Amino acid sequence: MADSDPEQTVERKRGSGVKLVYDLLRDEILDLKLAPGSAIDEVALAARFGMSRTPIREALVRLVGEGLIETLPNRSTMVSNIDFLGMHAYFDALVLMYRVTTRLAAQNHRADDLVEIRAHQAAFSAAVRSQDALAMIATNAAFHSAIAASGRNAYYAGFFDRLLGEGRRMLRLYYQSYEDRLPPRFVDEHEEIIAAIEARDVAAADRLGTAHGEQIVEQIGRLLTQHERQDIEL
Amino acid sequence: MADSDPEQTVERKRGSGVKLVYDLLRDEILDLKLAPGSAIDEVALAARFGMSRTPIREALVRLVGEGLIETLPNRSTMVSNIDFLGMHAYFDALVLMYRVTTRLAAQNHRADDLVEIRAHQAAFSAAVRSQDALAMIATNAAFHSAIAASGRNAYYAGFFDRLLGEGRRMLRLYYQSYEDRLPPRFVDEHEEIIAAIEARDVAAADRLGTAHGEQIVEQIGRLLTQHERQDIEL
DNA sequence: TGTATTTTTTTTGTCGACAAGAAAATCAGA
DNA sequence: TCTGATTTTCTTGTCGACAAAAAAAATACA
Repeated sequence: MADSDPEQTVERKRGSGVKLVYDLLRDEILDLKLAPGSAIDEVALAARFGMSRTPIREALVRLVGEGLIETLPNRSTMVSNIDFLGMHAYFDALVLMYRVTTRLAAQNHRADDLVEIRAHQAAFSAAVRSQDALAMIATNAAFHSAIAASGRNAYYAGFFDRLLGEGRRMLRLYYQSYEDRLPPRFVDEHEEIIAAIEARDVAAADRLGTAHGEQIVEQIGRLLTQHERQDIEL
Repeated sequence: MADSDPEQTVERKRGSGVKLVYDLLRDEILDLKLAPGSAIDEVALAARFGMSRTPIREALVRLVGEGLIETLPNRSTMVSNIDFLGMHAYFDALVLMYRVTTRLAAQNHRADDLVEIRAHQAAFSAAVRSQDALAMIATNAAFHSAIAASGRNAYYAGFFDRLLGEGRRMLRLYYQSYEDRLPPRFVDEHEEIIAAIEARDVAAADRLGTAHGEQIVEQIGRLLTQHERQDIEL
């Protein structure tokens, strides 16, 4: 491990340290640069970022709150393992949130929400064209997160964001299943969703959001040996 | 303010301090013993609990993560205000979670889950009989939380628990609206829900969970001047 | 050689102290 | 008396150091 990586030896603004560490660590975990189960050393991080253990610790506490890292009392701090057993539960929740947030967006969105949503869709489309799986995950999440925000329900939006974040690692598996073959269908589906939202067609948004989410479940279902779906029939 | 309240001057086990402070502070916030908007003083807490600011700080960071307290950079830490504007959003989410968790419980519960659920129901029934609003809120939350847990979806259960916690302050308003008149109807509805779960009648559980939740919305709707409901039609 | 016990090492949890930022208080000048 | 600058105060953010807990290593003994 190269400790010739001072990262940031410059003067930082008071209070910016925790956010710096938190953001970077979170990204490294979600992008699997830090493997699930790998140990986290506070002093190493402190040295790496050129700061005391205190702000490092605060960042870690926050990450624990999000379930991204786990701590055994007095012993070891490690990156949380991916819960493959709870995978179907995860995708159940994800599909429902896809659906609910899309639906609410059709009801409550404002005009300027659409320009932001379209911007994210453009970024997603670009990621698909360039076959960049990591970028696809990120931009897809941003797209749906923007839709959720336009639905004006902070509780759904917060839960959804959390799911998208926590699932970034699982979603890699999903995107890997497409390997080199790109799914341009998703780009089209996003366009349909945007149209339904703009037309304030709640029923269509509901249907499209559900279908969009269920595609993921089906694809994952092909990956997992057995897979119990639980539909919320509408 | 009486600083003749050493609370705990005894030797504590290493690592137990944060949990102590976290639990107590959380309860005090949710029970409105600490008023929304009131300031939180780290040094005062440190003195009160007879410990350094470090563990206090960690507990506060955790509470910030749950949205129960807010911090202005470099200045003041305070109990979060209740978001009355987002109230309809809150109850929308709550109703949906009532429904989804009850439904899943009917599908996935195990035999021993029922004894725990029934125990919580007994406690709730007792709280209703003794007209203890605070106990009613707590036992009702525990009842539904147990149902959610028996549904075997950690994501829904976690989100639901968070809603129940965050809403404990709002729910007070709801229970206050019944003032002295007790709602024994809720006890009966709980019984029906238990029966539906035990019979694994998913449709009935779905219907009962929804209806149970919507009662709250209607009651709150009588309290709020205007109130936009958004149904997820089934 | 294998096992129980002691010692060392490693990592976390806690502490007291200090510095930075921002608000409150004080002061100066008209 | 009012207004703007300056000082003080108060709270937070960060630091380095130390103690406790647990694992790892070393040792003793059969």
